[in-house]
Amino acid sequence: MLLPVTKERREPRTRGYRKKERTRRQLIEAGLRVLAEKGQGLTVSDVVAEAEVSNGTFYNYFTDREELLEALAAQSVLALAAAAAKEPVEDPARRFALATARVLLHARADETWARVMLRLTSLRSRTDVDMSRYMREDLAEGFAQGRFDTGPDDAALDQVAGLVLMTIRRMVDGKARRDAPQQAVQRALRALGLDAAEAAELAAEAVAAQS
Amino acid sequence: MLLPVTKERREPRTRGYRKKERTRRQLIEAGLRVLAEKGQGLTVSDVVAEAEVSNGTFYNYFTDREELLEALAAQSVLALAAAAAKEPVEDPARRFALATARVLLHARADETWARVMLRLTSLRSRTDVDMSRYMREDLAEGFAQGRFDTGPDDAALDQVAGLVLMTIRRMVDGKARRDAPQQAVQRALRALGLDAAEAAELAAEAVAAQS
DNA sequence: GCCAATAATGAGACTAATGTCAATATTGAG
DNA sequence: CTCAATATTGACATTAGTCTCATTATTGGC
Repeated sequence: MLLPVTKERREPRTRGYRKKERTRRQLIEAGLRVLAEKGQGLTVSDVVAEAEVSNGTFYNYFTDREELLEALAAQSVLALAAAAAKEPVEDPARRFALATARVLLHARADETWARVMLRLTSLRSRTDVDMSRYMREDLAEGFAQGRFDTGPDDAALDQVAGLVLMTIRRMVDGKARRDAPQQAVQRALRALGLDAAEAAELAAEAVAAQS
Repeated sequence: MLLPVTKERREPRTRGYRKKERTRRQLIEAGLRVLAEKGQGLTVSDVVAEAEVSNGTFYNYFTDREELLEALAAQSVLALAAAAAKEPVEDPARRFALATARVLLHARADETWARVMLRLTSLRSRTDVDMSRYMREDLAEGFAQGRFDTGPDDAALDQVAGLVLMTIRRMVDGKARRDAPQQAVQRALRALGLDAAEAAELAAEAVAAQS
């Protein structure tokens, strides 16, 4: 069946789509700032004040407070996934170092995101974010290739994820040394079985690789 | 100057002191359960319902919700301090293993406490709890005596505290293997520089030592 | 620029929580 | 057992938050 050859406009659909997108972005960004500041107990009132829109506008975008929280968690996970994205690097150890360094440097660069991650990771919940999901694959491959002496078992994941989270926390607190990300990557590599010299080398390289 | 020889009753002071103590304990314990369940957004209404006292009674004990949260944090820190208390053991590595094992086993035995710790450790705040405070001393001594190859620097503390917290989290989630505490202690010891064999031995011993 | 479609507004109904207090019940020393 | 001291109660005033909706303002395709 031949389709009629029309313009086939995909995007617009509605009249005010431009403003709609802008307002939604405002609400999400304001929501992230408020979540970073106040935690999951944030109020709709806080968010609309921060976003500088009226109370009623909020409910044009989210059915309730809970739906906003889900959107914020989704948004943050997206940022995490982007930061931890696999690079086309052969050696799994090097790849793991790069991903970990990128997550830590991203946390330093975007404090709001970092605070949100800490808020969402505090305890199991529907809006939880699990760092270790993004490590499992690299760990498994590194183990298979004999680069790591430990598989992607719970204890190893806990150790690395815990180290990353505590490092982020320390950075957010303003108590981290300048080289905290590099130290953390180095310790993570050692925990996975690399010897001290190689861990130091890969960590330095990984941090340096982020322009 | 001679003191008059009187009974010198220290404790009672007021009429209803017995009931007072009991009610306070009820409120604290109810508060811990609610905090474990609902987090820092807990309401006074929740707590008094859980404690089975009237709303007004709450305000005989705490000026406001915030003061309860502080009391709960203090209570939890006390339990942590007790669990992490130094044993009269010479070797700092062994002592550290014992304290860490005791904290983890305590978390397993008292799930409410474990959940509260996770809630209070999520992010810096007035009601925050910092695990690493309780490790610093052992780490410093272990390093001084050449047992650990790392001092009580931030990165080491982050690594060990992160591992302990993630392990507690996994236990609370019901996703931990039976040997999670022992694994965690072993990994912590290795992170501090002990070789694999000794770390395994000390970890096994430390976990076994808790009747 | 027009104007139908669409988004934004904010007053207000409703709900839930906080903190107060006069009245009532309980405690325990003598 | 008595009763003054003390603790408990729950109704209530207040505050804060959520969500709705009739009205007003804005958008953007033509």
